[in-house]
Amino acid sequence: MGDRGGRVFSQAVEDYVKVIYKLQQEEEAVSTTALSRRMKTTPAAATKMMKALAESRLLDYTPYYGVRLTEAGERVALEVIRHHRLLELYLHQALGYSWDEVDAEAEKLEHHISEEFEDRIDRMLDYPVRDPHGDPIPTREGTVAPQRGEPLAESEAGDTLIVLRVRDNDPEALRYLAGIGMRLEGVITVREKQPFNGPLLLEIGGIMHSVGRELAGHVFVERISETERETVLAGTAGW
Amino acid sequence: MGDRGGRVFSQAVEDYVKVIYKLQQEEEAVSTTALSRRMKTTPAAATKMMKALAESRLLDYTPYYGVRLTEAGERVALEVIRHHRLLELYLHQALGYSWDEVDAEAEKLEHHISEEFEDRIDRMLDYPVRDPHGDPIPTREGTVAPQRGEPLAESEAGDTLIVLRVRDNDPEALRYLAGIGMRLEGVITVREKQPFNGPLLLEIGGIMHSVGRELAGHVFVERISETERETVLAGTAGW
DNA sequence: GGTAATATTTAACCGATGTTAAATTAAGAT
DNA sequence: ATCTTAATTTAACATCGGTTAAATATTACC
Repeated sequence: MGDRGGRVFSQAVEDYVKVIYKLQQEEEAVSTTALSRRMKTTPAAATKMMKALAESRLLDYTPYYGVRLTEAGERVALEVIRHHRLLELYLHQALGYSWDEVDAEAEKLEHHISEEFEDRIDRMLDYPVRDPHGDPIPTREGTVAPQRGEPLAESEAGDTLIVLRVRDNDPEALRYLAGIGMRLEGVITVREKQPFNGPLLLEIGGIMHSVGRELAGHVFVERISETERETVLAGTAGW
Repeated sequence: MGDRGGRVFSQAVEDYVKVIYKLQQEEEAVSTTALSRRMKTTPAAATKMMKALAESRLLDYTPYYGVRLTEAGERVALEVIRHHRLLELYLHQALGYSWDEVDAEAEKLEHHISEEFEDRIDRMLDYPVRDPHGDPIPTREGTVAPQRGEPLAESEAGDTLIVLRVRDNDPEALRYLAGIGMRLEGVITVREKQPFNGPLLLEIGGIMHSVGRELAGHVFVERISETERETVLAGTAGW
C-alpha cells in the first residue's frame, strides 16, 4: 500500500489510521466504540488493531481511555487523505465523475496508487489545494489548511452566504444538494429559519428550497456582505 | 475486487486466475510448479489455491496433472486482463506514463477499479482495441482478438518488418527497446543475423543496432513487402 | 458510596493466504 | 520392471483481520 519513505502498511492499517485522524479532530482521544462504529467492525477488532498500531508506533494507546496518533501516524493519515482528495478531484475533473460518486471510488483507489501516480495527477491538476467538496488537500510534506466555513444550520434568516464545503460521505445528500443547485463557491440566501429545529428556506439561483436541519448540517458556509454578493454573482453569471 | 454480474473475488484469486489464463495459452494444462513460479509462492501454496479455485468452479483440477480454467474462470481472467490493458493505455495516453512504467502501475490498480471507472476510461479512450504493447484488450463481453505477430528472433536477414507487439513485463527490456527507437507499428529491417544464436543487426530509423536473441524474443513482428514499407514510412514521417 | 448500566478488553475461534518439512506419486533411465 | 529423481500433495504451523462470548473496568445514578 502507500509508502513515501516509510514502511508499507496494509489497507486495513491505512484505513484505521485515516478514520482515527478524522475522529480525533473532534475528540481529545478516540474511543474504541467510536472507532469500531466508523470501521464497521466489532469493538473487539478495534481494540486488537489499536494495540497493533501502538506496537508500530503509529499511535499512543491508553487502555480504557482511547487512542491518539503519533507524529508518524499523522503522517500516514495525511498521505492517505492526500491520495483520497487528489483522486476525488481527478475523477471529477478528468473523468467527469459527479459530486456524489467520487468518494466511493477514491476510497478504494487511495490505497493502491503509487507516488508516481500521485505526482502525475497532482501536476495534471496544477497542484490543487481543495477537492470537489471543498476539503483541503494535504501537501506532500504533510501540512493541511484548516477547514473553512461554519455549518449552514447555524446561519440566520437574512444571511447571504457562500458555500465553502459540503460533507463528502453521503451520496444521497450530495445528489440532492446538487439537484437544488448548490455549488461550491455559490451564493445562497437564508430567507427563513423555522423554529423547533425546523427547516431553512433557502434561495439558490433565484429559486426557493426548504432544507431540513440535518441536511443543512452537511453544508458549510461563510457570511458575506451585500456588496460582496454582487461581485460573486457577477463571476458566476451564466450558470 | 472486480465484479461484473458475479461474485466478488479477492485480489489473490484474481491474480491466480489471471496468470493461469496466461500460462494455459502455452500449455495444455498449468502445472503446480509453473503456477507457483509465476506467483512467487511455494508449490504448496499453489496446490492449496488450485483446490480452492476448483471448489469455486473457476477451474478443473486434476491432481498431479494440472489445472485448466472453466468458462467462469476465463470470464474472470478476461475481466482482469481487460482492466489491466485499459489501465495501461489510459496511463500512457492520459497521464504520460512511458512504455516501461505502465505495467507495474496497472498491476496494482486492476483489482480496485469499479465498472464505472472501466467504462469511463474506455469511453475516454474511444473504445480502444489494443494496449500500448500491442496486446488486444478483451471486450466487456469477454472476447479477445488473437495475438498478432511472430517473434523477431525468427526473422531472417533482409526481412522488412512492422513491430506489432512487445512483451509488457520486463521494464528493463522495454526501456532499452524504446531507447533504440523501437515503436509499435514502426518499421525495422533485419540487416544481418549472426549464427550460433548470435545477435540480429537491425536498422531502425536509419540507425543500426545489434540485438541479442533473448531481447529479440520480446518483440513480435510481421513481414511486409518493400512497397508496403514505403506507405508505412510515409505515415510515420517526422518521427 | 454502592450498584447497575455501559464500555472495554480478553480468550477462543475462523477463514484466507502464506510457510517449511515430510509423505507420496509420477516419470525417466537403466 | 525397477529404481531413482523430480514433482506434487499433505500436514502442521504462522499472520492478519475479523467474530462471539465471557470477564473486567469505568461511569453514572440513587
